[in-house]
Amino acid sequence: MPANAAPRGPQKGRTFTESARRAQIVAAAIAVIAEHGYAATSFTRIAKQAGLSSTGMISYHFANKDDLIGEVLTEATRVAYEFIFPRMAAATGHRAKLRARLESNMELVRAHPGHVRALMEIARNAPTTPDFVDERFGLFTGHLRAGQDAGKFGPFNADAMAVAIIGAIDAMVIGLVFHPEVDAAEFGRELADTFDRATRPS
Amino acid sequence: MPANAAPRGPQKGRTFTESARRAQIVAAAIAVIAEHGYAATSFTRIAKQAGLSSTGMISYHFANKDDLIGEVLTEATRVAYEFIFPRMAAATGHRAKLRARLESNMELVRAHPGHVRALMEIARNAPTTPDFVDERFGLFTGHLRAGQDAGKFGPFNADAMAVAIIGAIDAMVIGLVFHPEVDAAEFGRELADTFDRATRPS
Amino acid sequence: MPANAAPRGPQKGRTFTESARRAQIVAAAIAVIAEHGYAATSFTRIAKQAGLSSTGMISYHFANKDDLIGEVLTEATRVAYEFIFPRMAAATGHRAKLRARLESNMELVRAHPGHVRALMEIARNAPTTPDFVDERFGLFTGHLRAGQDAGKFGPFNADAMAVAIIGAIDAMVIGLVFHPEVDAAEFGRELADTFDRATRPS
Amino acid sequence: MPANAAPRGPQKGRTFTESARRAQIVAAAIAVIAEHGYAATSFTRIAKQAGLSSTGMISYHFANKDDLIGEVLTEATRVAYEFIFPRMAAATGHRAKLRARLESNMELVRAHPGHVRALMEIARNAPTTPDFVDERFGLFTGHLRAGQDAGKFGPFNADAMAVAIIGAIDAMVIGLVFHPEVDAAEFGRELADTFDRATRPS
DNA sequence: CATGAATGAGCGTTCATTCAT
DNA sequence: AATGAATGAACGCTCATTCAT
Repeated sequence: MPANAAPRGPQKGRTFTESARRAQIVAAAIAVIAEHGYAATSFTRIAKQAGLSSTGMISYHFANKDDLIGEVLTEATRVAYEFIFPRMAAATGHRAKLRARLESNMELVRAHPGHVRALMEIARNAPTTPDFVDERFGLFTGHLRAGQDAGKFGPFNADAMAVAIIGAIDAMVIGLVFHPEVDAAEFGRELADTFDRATRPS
Repeated sequence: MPANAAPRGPQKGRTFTESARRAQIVAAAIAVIAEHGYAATSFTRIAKQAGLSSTGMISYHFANKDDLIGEVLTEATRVAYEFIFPRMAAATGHRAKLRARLESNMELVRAHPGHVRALMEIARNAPTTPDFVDERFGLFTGHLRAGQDAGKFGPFNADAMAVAIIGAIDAMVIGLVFHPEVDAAEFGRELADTFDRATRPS
Repeated sequence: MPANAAPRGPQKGRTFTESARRAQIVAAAIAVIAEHGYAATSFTRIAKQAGLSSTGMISYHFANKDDLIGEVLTEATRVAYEFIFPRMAAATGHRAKLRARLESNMELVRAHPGHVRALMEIARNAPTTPDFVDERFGLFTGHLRAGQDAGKFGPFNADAMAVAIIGAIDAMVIGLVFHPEVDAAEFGRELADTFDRATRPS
Repeated sequence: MPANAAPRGPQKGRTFTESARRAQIVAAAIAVIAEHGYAATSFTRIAKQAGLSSTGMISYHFANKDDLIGEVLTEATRVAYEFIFPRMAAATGHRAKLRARLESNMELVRAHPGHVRALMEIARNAPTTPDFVDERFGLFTGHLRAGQDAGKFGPFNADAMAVAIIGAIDAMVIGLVFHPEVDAAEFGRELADTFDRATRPS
């Protein structure tokens, strides 16, 4: 049983309509968060965006606000993963993969601005730190340490470097979101260059 | 002198008690923001933290919530500035100053955790982006370009680098705040090393 | 259909219970305004009068205070119109119609004291002057000018006369409301006589 | 001892400064009421208008809000009386005096708009009906009955006529206040003509 | 499966008034 | 004679959540 099950909705399997409704609500939530920010996102606004007549509908399909936000996070993360993963997979070697990670992340901002904005908003404002934050940290430290073991990266503290990279990614993502005129690909390359130099073996 | 004055309190000069009360409320607000986050910070909570009997008290001393938050920002910024500035001033050269900036910022987290956390919370969640965000960006790009002109930094895009540095600083600050067991000085040095390599002339 | 809809209640059509609740709240509001005056009318008092547990209930059914007051105005105006209109329609000629208007208005005070008092209170105290105030002025000046053109009224300034008539009506209405012992029909006739003489052609 | 004495201020006689302060506050209150309306008139606004640093000052000199409003009423009534009385006194006969009363009242609107506006605002919005309302009613019925006894007025119901006249006056005053472009003298003559015809003996 | 209705705590803010100094 | 500080109730309004139907 998933942790985020609706209390009165179907407990185990979801029917087709049930899933469709949830998806519809999640999409509306992403749109609202992207447009108005996390703080200004209420069930009322989401219901309006989704064309629902009452907020009761949302509470019926999601156990509570955290449940809905979790689902939004899952969906947005999925979209991001599906964009970034193949680009990383196509690159060879630890250094190239890191570069692919950073560059594709910046391209993602232009490809799916709503999902990215929602992801950022939730990561920064949600009361409980979502799991994907730690997950992402683990992925980066793993990659960095593996590269160090392979002699491709220098002898830096991998935890500190992971934090720096993640922070830089997020800050640049936000910058790009709020400045649509900036060349995302160029800034992506700059970011990749920056950490390419920073992680280079001496 | 701030433009925002208390609605019924003394308009021009502040009496001793007035200033003391304001300081007390600002301190309480910092504590609440640091502990519960910006979104969960209400006049009710601040009043309770400050030992005041009602929220009317706060409204008496501050024109509105923005006024109070502005004062919190001023105070927290002041503390941060007074900590970081002398350490930067003591360093010589563009590279050393950048290093001093990064290292002292991490030390600041341990010296004034509440102020730092409050600063982060407000910067990320406040409805109106506070001035110091843009200010900080301008300071970094200025420093980086000056260093480039002096031949001390490489030919990177200064805007992109500034975003990366600021993002890395903030992410690490938050990481340190939530992980008191981490050696802030060490992480500060790692961060400084990271951007020392990243900005090195080729 | 009114432009102002409840924020979370049904947007387009109203269900039966919805309409019933709105009517109940409007009735309670009329009662409160009539008894305590516009300035002392709060959601809290209206909720108490209506037997509702909280003011949130009112906000659920009405977008805001203006929306509720607007509905009260609509209802009270409707009652007044339905009382006065047939009596005017039954009269023949400009002079007789004016008399019917004045007399029936005074009878209305005894038939629907609450609605009349509420109407007066809102007209005088509401932040935004309701449309019906200007509307009434227009109706009177129109009637007076038409009568002058037909040679039934004298050559007075129709605007000034309309103001005088409306002011006299309202003052007498209030007087009757606060003095239930007064014979409304007699005062209505006196008022009609007064303006019959005042508007007579020389 | 006057009914409206300050609780801690001088009980019997007023010192010079005391009286000056009261007058200053009353003047400020008139200005505020005239500009913002009764409902939007608070001690805070009055204090600001008067250049006082706190509302405590007002509470010190006046027992409560009613006390202050009463004083405002007294002052505004005095001004109105001093304007209207000599003009009535200069007229001879009941009919001429009535005409002088109505015409001078309209001229008063242009001569002392602030005082008139304050008077109207208080009369309509104050929680307790001020004495001067009944007083004015008494003056009118007295004059009308005296004129009837002298055979100068017709056999109308004096109470009803007084109500009509007072209502017409107030409505026209308000109209003039909100429409500065209207010729007050002309409308005053029209109003006088209206009630001259209405009160004429048959 | 879905809904409309209701709930009640909480929000920031304003207010007239009190009172020690 | 005056003041700055404090009070606490009340305001309109929003919110996530509940629940009978």
